Amino acid sequence: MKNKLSIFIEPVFSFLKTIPMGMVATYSLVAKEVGLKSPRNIGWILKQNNTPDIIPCYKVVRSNGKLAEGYKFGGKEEQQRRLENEGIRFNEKGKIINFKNLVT
DNA sequence: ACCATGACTCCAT
DNA sequence: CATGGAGCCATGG
Repeated sequence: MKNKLSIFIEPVFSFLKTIPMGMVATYSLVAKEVGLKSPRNIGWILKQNNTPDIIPCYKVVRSNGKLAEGYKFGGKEEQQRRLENEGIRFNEKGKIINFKNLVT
C-alpha cells in the first residue's frame, strides 16, 4: 500500500477478533494496542473493513460509552443491534449501561 | 506545501 | 449532562 495506516489494518482486525462476547473496546484502547498515536486513525482503519460479518468492527465504541456516527454498515442503529445481540444493553440516550465491560 | 475532513478524546464551561 | 474548542494524526484534493 502507499499509505502509512494500511500496515495497521491487519493488526487492528486481528485484535478485534480477540474481543470476547459481551465486551467492547474504545478507539483509544485499540489505538494503543497496535501502537497508533491517534484514535482518529482507528476510525479510518475501520472504514477499510468490507466484511462486517468477519471483522467485528461493531465492537469499537467511543470513550463516553456511546456509539460513533459513522458505522459503515447500516449506521449506529445497526451497530447497537449487533451489540445488543451479545447482551450489551443501552439506555434511552443510546449510552451503554454498565460501561465497564472493556477489554484490557 | 496548504487546507479541509474525519467511525476521536480531553478539558473547560 | 450538553456543548464547544483545541489537540490530535493521516488522507486526499
